[in-house]
Amino acid sequence: MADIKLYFSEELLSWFHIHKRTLPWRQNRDPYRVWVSEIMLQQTRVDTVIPYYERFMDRFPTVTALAEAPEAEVLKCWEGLGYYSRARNLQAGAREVVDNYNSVIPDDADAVAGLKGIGPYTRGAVMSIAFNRPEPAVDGNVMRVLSRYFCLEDDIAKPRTRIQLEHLAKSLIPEGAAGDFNQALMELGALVCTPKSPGCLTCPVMVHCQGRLVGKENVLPIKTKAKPPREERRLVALIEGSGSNVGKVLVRQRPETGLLAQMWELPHLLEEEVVQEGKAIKTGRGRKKKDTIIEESSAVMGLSASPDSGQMEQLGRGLAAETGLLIRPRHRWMEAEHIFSHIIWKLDVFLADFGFVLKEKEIQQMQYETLLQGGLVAAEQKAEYNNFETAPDQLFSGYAASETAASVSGPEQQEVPLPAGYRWIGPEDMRELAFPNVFLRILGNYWSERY
DNA sequence: TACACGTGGCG
DNA sequence: TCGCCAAGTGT
Repeated sequence: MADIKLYFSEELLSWFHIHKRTLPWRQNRDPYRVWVSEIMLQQTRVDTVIPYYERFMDRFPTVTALAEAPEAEVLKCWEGLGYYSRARNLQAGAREVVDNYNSVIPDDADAVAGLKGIGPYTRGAVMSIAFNRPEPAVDGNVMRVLSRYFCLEDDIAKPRTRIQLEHLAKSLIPEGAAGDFNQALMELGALVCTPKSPGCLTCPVMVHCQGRLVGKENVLPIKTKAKPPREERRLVALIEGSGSNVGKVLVRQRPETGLLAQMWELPHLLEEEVVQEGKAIKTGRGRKKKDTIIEESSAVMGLSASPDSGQMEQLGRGLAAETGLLIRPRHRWMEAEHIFSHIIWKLDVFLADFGFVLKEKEIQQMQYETLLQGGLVAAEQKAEYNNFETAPDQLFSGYAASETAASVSGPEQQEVPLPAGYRWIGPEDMRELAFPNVFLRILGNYWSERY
């Protein structure tokens, strides 16, 4: 056993010296650079990380720079990378280093482990790569490589297995070469001992690989399957501004915690299921899965005749209840799908007009009459309009299509105070605000179609 | 322990 | 097409 372990460590290290890739975070051992790279690489491929890493280090070259930056800027730099709490935790960690360690990342495993966003793996990676301390850094690669080489059949999805493998990995670290050895282990997993069809024939430790000797290189490691993601159909409002907000759309910032925390998005809500005769039926129509733009022609039909009217009403009512604002979905515009690890979003995106809120009931009535007289509300849409009269809080909306707003006499349209977190933005504002990819795609479609 | 937490690439 | 999975952490 001792022979097999010694062989493994020595051969692997030799192999690494020859085959290690040139990567941006391997320019030097600056603990900050190592730290940032390790956070970005969590659950994320090398090729995906590289451009983000370059940009990030360019913008935040030091712990101090990161600590002092506005959080929104950090998030924007992370836009598209996913797992956004990593970015917030990283910055929180940077601030801890500035506040508690005189802006120097401590050469101390316990101190490093205490930083936000640093768990067992990252602690080991930073301590070994940056400080060459003999700490194990066990990630998915390492668990796979060790499971195969030592023919271990424990479920690597279980935390206990990771802890056992940490002890094993630590015992393999050659004297004075912790950083290189840990990286070699991961490099082998990434380049040779891959999840599917491992390249055993080019593997530097093949001859003593216990898993392969038993013919189990393709069944190891053992890993229980993850639960399949649940499906959510969501109604999205692409609300177009009028008056002083012409050319802009209404967006909002997500809550501080949870899914896509603090990212910006289009207003949307979970579609409620309609129950009919004992079985649940979605109000939406079955459609294609990927992003699909709905042609304008299909949307011009009368609202009451539209099969989408149920969804549009739900969207209008739901947003009114949530925000106090009234919007008027006009027609289904596109569909999009977004797959998280635990949720699948099926999005129905509706173009919508913004209805400004008036306070006095008489004014509401007067305005409504004005709109009717002006022929601005088609007869067939009247029923739809009336739906708004029973909206929560008895709010009633003037029809805020730009030409309508301009023609309404009597009480001036007031600047409607937006609820906290809501904002009108144009394309140029996308440079500052961080959006998750789904909404980047939708808004990208929108701006490109419009201009 | 189990789940929340993004996104893209690949066979 | 689709399931798997990638340098995990926090709760």
